[in-house]
Amino acid sequence: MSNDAAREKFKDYLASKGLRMTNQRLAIFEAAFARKEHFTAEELLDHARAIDDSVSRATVYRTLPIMTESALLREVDIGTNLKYYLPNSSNNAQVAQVICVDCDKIFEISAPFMEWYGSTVSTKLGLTPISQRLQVSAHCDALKKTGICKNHA
Amino acid sequence: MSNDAAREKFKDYLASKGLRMTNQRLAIFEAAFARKEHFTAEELLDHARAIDDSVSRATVYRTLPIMTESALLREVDIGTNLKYYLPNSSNNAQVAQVICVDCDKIFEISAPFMEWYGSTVSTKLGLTPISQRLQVSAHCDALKKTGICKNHA
DNA sequence: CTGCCTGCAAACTCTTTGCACGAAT
DNA sequence: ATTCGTGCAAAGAGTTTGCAGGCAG
Repeated sequence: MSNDAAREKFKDYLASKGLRMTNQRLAIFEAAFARKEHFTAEELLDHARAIDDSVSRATVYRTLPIMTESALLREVDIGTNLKYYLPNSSNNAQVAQVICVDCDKIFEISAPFMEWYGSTVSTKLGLTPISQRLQVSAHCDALKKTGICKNHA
Repeated sequence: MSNDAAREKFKDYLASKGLRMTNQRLAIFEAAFARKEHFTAEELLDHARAIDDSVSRATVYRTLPIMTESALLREVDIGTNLKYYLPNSSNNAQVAQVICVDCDKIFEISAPFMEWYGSTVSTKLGLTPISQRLQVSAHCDALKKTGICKNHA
């Protein structure tokens, strides 16, 4: 999905909920979709302020749920205090994460069997699956050898 | 592993680190191993205080890492603010969780393929796997039909 | 005008930490 | 004595929220 298409989707979603497209929300959207990597709320605030310096932390925190509910962003919880976010390019959440614990880089890996697993296991328990996540924590081999984590920003 | 064996393991672990077995640590241990379900730090504090009312919140929070490092407890992060803990009966962490979002009940399901997946995927990225987790969030079917989540405590 | 939106700062939740006293070896 | 352990209360991190004013339709 192109950024233009995503922006339209955002506007449509807001309209469908009786919400308004404001300069602040637009700045947050643009900042989010300019990111190439996973980002945190605080990083998003910095980048949104570079576009519109009137954006406040509160508005970022109020806008993030709107963007995840509308599937524009995907929330990635890797078990740290911080939540990470990522523009949701596909509508398919069948993705696993590999997290380098040395530099916190997050790799996204397709894992189509996850959905099958989730529904098989849920059904046995009398439950209806909503979502599933598969995450691998790992050390960087290069770090051990050279003292430098090759994934570092 | 019986509770007696676990208690010995706890003592041995403390001794190996030059730490002491105190009444408070023992109360926390007993409270943890009397639980049948996953528990939070706060719940553990309540139960430990029922055994020894001198146990403080700080000591619980200082003891939990010791018990997880020694593999007596397993930490389960389901993406909420709260961390859950569970006595670690096996030494094998190849377990997935199915979480009922209606009542927060956590089911533990064996998933031996996780380790294979983790190492396959990590190796391709030049990483050495440390751990993996697989979690399925689901709704309770009974709740939808009868208004009561059958898993509720 | 009506009602959504905003920034600010305070509040909140869970967890960690500095401190001085207390206990074990 | 020395080292480790403790409770208390304050601090910390990340996030949420009450409020009074602002802007859109």
